[in-house]
Amino acid sequence: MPKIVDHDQRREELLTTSFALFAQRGYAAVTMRELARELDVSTGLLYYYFPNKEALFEQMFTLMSRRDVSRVTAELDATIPISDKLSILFKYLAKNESHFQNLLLMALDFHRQNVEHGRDHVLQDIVKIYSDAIEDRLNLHGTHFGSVIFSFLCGMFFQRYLAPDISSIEEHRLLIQQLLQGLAFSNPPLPDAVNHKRHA
Amino acid sequence: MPKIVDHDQRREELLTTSFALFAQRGYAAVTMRELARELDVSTGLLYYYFPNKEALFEQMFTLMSRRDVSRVTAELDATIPISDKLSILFKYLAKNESHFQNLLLMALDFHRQNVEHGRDHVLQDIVKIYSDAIEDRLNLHGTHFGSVIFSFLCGMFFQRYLAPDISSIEEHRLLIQQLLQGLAFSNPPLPDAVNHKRHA
Amino acid sequence: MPKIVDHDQRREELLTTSFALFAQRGYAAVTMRELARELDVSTGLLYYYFPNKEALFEQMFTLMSRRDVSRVTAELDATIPISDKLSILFKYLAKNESHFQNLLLMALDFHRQNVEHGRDHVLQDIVKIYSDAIEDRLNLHGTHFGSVIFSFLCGMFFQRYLAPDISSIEEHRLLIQQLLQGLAFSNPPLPDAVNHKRHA
Amino acid sequence: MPKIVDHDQRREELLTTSFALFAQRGYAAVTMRELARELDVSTGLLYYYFPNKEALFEQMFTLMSRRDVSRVTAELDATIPISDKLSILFKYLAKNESHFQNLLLMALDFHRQNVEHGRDHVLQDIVKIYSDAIEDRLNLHGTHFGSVIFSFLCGMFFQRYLAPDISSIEEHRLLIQQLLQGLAFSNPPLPDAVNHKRHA
DNA sequence: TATGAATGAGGCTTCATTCAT
DNA sequence: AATGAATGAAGCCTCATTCAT
Repeated sequence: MPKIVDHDQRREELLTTSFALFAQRGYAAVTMRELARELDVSTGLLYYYFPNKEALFEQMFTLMSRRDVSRVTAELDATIPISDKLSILFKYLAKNESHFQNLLLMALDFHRQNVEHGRDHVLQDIVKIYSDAIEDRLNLHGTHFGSVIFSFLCGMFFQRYLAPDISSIEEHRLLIQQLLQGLAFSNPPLPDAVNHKRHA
Repeated sequence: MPKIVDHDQRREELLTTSFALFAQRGYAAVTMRELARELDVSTGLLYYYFPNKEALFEQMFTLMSRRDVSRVTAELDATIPISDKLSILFKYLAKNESHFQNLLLMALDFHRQNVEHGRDHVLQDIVKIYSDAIEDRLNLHGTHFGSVIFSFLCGMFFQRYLAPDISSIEEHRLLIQQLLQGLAFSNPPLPDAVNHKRHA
Repeated sequence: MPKIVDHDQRREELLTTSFALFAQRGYAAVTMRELARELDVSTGLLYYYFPNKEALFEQMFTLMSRRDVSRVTAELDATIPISDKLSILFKYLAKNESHFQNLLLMALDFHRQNVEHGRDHVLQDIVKIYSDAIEDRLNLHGTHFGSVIFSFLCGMFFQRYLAPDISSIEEHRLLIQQLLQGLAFSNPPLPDAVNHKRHA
Repeated sequence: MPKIVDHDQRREELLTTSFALFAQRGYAAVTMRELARELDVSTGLLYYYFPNKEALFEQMFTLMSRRDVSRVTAELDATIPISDKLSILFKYLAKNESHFQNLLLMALDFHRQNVEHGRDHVLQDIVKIYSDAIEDRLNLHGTHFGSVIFSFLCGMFFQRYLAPDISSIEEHRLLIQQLLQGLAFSNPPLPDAVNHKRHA
């Protein structure tokens, strides 16, 4: 009888614990030895569960991204009145700001690693999932604005990562709110495709 | 004195030529030997002009960023009617999209390199310069929205870097336009500091 | 006692199946994990039956060599007329050429492994057995030429392994035939040292 | 002014010095660190002159082989009477036996390394060069026996590597002599296939 | 100024072997 | 008997940096 270990479960456990280190230091700066030490295993074990550093990182990133999407969308439960959603969302984003910044950085690391290998569909998928979730939860069905608002949130995390003192999360929230109200009031319904430009 | 001029001139020349390679491949992926080969000099010479790789990269990034700000603001000459500025800006951004994406990536590389060394004021400065320029050129004086719109533009480049097919630059422009119009129509002038949320 | 038989039988079974892999890829290139997978057992089991990789390989090589000698000598049954033996032998060698080449390579691997451990008598024995068998089957009793012809056959396999297109097996056979005829007919007695039994 | 070093010359110097270690221990057993230590340089330098271990080994082998062919053929100067050549050759082979054995072993290492990479023409060439040289120096022009005798010599080295006490170099020489005399005297021409051009 | 040979610490990875079950 | 997770020493290789010229 072998030691009873569910292979996949153990793998995910390793990935989950890896996240912190990669997030903190970036893909390139984390060495396998260091990672092993952090996980309290041998370097050999890492290669028992993963073919190489790149694959480990990718699996970790994919796993964490998917988990995150679930968490965020759960936060914006469909029953919450639309008017409260924005502040709930931003409260959540503010509380986990550095986590999202890490995710962002890792997405870039991931992309650099993968453009050459043609495995970038993973990121496409994740961006799509987030964008759709935003459209769904903020009642923007069919507007294509989900992805644009997603851009905006990414930009916010990005800028505040580089220069945290230039603008606040609250300021970003206000602008989005402004925008959504504008969209809502526009009397003539938004034209298909993109729409806009209504004004009385 | 003339010596110094020559020296600095040569230094800037090397930095300018370095940009392409760093932009294309990222800080970590570029080796000093490769860089030297690209610049058609010896590795030894690089260390004659720069104390190390990090410093070279930082000088290059700073130089290129400053040049870029000038170029962008020049594009939005003060004499252009405000109504045209947005489309001119976006036309310019679209034309140089991959350049700005590279700049973004290099900013991150730069930041990672420098948080530990307390030299991150460089980035703060650059973000500030861009944000102010936006406020100035888009008539948003005193709103603090310049940095938020800067976020938005960063986010756009960022998202389109990761997943170019999810949303277009045009869609981003439309949303910004929408937003600016909303801001303009809001009857009671925006309160100082951050302001807003007035009317109905 | 029955236990022992089972144990040994299983051991030989594992060794026999191991041969193919080692022959194909060489001692160094075969990993224990790979071997285990091929044998459809766990790595742990290999270490239950053999103290280490080296021992496993040695046992395998010894077993297979002995089996082979039997097979070759059987091929040259004593009842076959001497004039036919050579062509029968070469037909056999030609048919199993790559097998013999593998054996040759493994002999070298084996030797490299064992010179340092003083266990090289195994190879001495095997060479002796082959040489004697040749002398016996080709009527060269007492000439010491058995080992020389063995050299020649090894050389043939060796050269054709490195450069198969330079010379054919048939060409080698013809030279041996020529040689044997020469020995049989040589009127002037061979000088001492080698000599013997050439009869008027 | 750079340190004056002829790149190719230095490369060959490193290769030449490498030979001893590889010959003694075999490709797989020599580590780059060990090799560097032996050559009294850093590991980094090895990778400055050679892209990797495999390439280093291959270049070394090719260089040494070519040098060797020259040396052997020089030994059998065309002016030496044919009757003496065999004993001169064998005296030379005997004196450098372990060197040739090493070359043989390295040829096998080389081959294993290269079959998969389709670079095995190198060995073909070397075998051909040796075979042709033998035919030329032993007056066997047009017989195709050069390569067969080359086989024989390889076999001799091979067998005496594995089991030095079974047969002597002298015994091998006698058999070759016998064979050559047979070829010279054989009145009835050899059957087609092999044939050719001796008899008055 | 300029070269490029030389260094060596350290990165990723492999693999024989052990051990808890 | 048998499993396969786990270990860790050691291999190949990279690359920022230095230094003799």
